[in-house]
Amino acid sequence: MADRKHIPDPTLLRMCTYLRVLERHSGPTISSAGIAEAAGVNAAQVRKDLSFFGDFGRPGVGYHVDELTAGVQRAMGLDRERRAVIVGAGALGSALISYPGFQARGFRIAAIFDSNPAKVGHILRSFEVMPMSELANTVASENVTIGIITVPRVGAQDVADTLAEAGVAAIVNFAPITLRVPPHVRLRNVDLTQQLEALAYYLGD
Amino acid sequence: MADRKHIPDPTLLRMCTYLRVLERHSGPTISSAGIAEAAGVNAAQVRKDLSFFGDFGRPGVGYHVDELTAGVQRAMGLDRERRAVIVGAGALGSALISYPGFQARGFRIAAIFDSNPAKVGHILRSFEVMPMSELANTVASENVTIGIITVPRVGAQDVADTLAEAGVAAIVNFAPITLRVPPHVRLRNVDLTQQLEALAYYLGD
DNA sequence: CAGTGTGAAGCGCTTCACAGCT
DNA sequence: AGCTGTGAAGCGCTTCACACTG
Repeated sequence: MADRKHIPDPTLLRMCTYLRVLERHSGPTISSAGIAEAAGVNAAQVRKDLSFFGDFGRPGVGYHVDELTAGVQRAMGLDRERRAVIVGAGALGSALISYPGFQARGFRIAAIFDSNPAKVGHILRSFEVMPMSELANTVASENVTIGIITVPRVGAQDVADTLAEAGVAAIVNFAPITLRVPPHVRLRNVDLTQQLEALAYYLGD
Repeated sequence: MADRKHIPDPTLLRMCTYLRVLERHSGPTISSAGIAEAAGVNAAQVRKDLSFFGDFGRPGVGYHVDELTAGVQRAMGLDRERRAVIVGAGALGSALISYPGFQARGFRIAAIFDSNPAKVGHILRSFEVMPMSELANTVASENVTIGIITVPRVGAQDVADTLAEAGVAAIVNFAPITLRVPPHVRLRNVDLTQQLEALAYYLGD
């Protein structure tokens, strides 16, 4: 795939919301105002966001829902299956294995790994927990492009190194630490406490 | 508490990272460059962020770690315990009950609820799953200010309404839907698939 | 002299407003 | 007339640069 043109990160994140709105919308067409209303954003924002990916709309009519959905999914690279592995068979890891939202968007969990021998071999929602020694193999043979880190903070950097070495193209990190990864590996962090902390600032005594 | 002055949302989210850097730092002082390096941001950004909360630094020296930590925690309202309830005793809810990061920042889970009678009464990591009918009681008697929604999409708006009615001041929503809440209730959304989808745009074929 | 705090510049996202299409 | 796509304006966050301080 050629390098894709830059799209603002906030736009990419909003696309996810728009797709959900389209999914739940009944009727053949929808206007930017309709999407905006359901997504809780400005209508001009919706039109500008969508225009990054192509000219999907028809003046006077709006957007054809099926056409827009397909177009956006293709433009965002969501029209094919992506394989991911989860590293960390703790509570969070086992919650993510069966998270319905991943399947629905074409992300398929290929396997789950843990460095703790006591966990290896156990069955977690139909997945057998694999030892770290198998990671590189699985990534290569199962065509895995995404690594999801759900280990505690102390082990996270090692896991990131292992994943990068194994050849994943992207890492989603749930551990509360700033990871270093090679420049060709895309990294995104999800911090579960961040939102709570930001909230605390506005809460009363 | 009086209305607090506006602080940019990105700043509030970064504070969380800074606090972790301070926690792990050994030595009595640290410079903005040191924090920036560990947090992966610009040093000027760090100084500007911190200056929103007070003048903590000393020219030529840097920041006194203990003093800064305490100052930031107090300024952000993280120096006292906050009670939260989780609604949704599924995989995600049960992962969040025991999430160590919450405790570490003063967020205490008071109880977990579920509308499914089959789940009520079961013990989840030492918490007995409570029926929804108990929610308002618990919020009032346990001084709960935060509600965390981990139910599937279809039930989320009802849960948000119930939480708002019960009097929580803030809601953290993990369900993939745009919620409507009364203006006095602070709402933050955490979307687990968003990060993966945004990633997909940059992944190859 | 090392390092903070901050005015001002820079930059990018958001919103407006309207030409143009159906 | 209704609604999109978009140039331009608006606005806020980020970065720079430096006066100032211990």
